[in-house]
Amino acid sequence: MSTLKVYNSYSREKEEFVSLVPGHVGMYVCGPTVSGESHLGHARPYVTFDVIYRYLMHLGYKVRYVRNITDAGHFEEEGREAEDKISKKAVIEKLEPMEMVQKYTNLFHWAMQQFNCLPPSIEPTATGHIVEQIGMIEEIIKAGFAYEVKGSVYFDVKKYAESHDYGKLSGRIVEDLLTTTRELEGQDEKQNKTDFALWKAAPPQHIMRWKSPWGEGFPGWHIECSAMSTKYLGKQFDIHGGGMDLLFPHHESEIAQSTICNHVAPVRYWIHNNMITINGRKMGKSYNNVIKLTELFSGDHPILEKAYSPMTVRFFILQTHYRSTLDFSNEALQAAEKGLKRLMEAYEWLKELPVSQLPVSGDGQQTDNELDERCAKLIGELDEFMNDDFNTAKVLANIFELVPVINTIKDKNVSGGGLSVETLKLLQSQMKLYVEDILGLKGETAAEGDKLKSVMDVLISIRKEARARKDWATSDKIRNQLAEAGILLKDEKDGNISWTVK
RNA sequence: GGUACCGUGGCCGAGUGGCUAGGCAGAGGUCUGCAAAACCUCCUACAGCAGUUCGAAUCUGCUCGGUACCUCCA
Repeated sequence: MSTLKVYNSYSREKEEFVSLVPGHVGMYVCGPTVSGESHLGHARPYVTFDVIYRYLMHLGYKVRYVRNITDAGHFEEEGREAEDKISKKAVIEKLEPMEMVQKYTNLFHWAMQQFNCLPPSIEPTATGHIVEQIGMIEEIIKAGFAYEVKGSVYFDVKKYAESHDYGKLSGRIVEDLLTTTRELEGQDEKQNKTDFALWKAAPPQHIMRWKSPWGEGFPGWHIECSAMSTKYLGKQFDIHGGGMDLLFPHHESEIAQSTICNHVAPVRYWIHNNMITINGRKMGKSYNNVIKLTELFSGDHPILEKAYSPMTVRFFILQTHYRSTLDFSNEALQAAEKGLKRLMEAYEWLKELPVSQLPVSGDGQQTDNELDERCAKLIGELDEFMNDDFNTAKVLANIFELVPVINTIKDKNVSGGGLSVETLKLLQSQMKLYVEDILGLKGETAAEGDKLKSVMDVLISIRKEARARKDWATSDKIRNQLAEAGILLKDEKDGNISWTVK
């Protein structure tokens, strides 16, 4: 079997993945800022890293997956009036800051559950780690790479760059940054434009504030991730993930902070997902094209022609490689919806097939060798594709090639449908592994109540009787009226009747 | 302005030198009381120009077009 290769944003190359501690992986992913509702764009990293998390576990690693909750807020515009994003909106909404934090944290967790994302091993909050952040800042000052001005502390990027390669991750040149960074007001506290805040003095109206050696204030944006990743994963850990837009300045600054404190590069593999765009533009507040997840699920947004289910969105995201941009459109989502439905119907049928009761090959079974080999090949390639930088798009392409094979077995009502029992068993087990365990897809109508099921059994049996005596009027009446109620009946080839809730 | 990246058939999207990606839509067919579904077949593209090569969507150069980051951002 091939070995796992991941694209490392730091080296800009695919590298063989070797964990620091054999059998274990430490993974840190930048989590949400809980000052508002999550939108479609936020779904991408969480789905992407959920699949990576699942796949690493499948490979046998014991993974510690840390994803933070940013509940302390940062400044809206660094250098200008430092305003805590969270406290600012809290005033508008007339909420206690922590009440709002709780509300959006709950909403975020709900959304993650909808997407069938596994919870991380540890989900630390920024406000819960003020002590660690202050400790780290003190160390950076002691090392001579930060300075205090009027109760605020800044990281000295220029000095750091003299002995370290600040800008390597994001492809930036410090000299250029020094000259081209935009002119912002109130930069006078900083020695250089490139410096970033580790701690900001809180103005009097600021609600969220903590005592520190430099007076009352709040932590800078980047320090929380450095503090929490170090605490839970160590001075050096395997994977750090997040959206590409976090490369600069967030992750670049994280490297600088952690390197000064821990004397080692903090991260071995940087993994960044690309953006979701709408009409070719990145989804973001400044573009006014944000679709919140609640709107996406309800269809209540001018851009949306209809509601899209969480699994449709998850599937939509996984059809594209995580490092490509993914363009949202109603057409694309509806295509994903239909494709997913076809996939899941075939898969759920296969899951119930009593493969283990079938006789082994050679017992009068006709095996189509060509088909058998093709299937075995398609199945075998799945690991290769995942090992090649988590290529879920290719995995899904192969799975879709297996769908007609499954449906043929179903239609012909043949035990093996030309496949050897060995291949059939492999097909069943690998489809479960990939569809459910690794890609994390699940049927959305599976959770129908037992009572509905028994009602449907009655209706279906009546309809079968009507059909047997060619009473098409009764037969059609049952089907049509159920269709109006949103339940679709399908007459299968073998005389069975299946149903799905629309 | 600086730095990256991208431009694939009606739509979405894999794919880094030669071999059908895949999904959705569309056309034809099989099956079926009808319908739906399913299955089979077809539609075979790579922004433009020039170059490297036996051979390029894939490498090089230029042109055009687009996006992202440089400020909070997934």
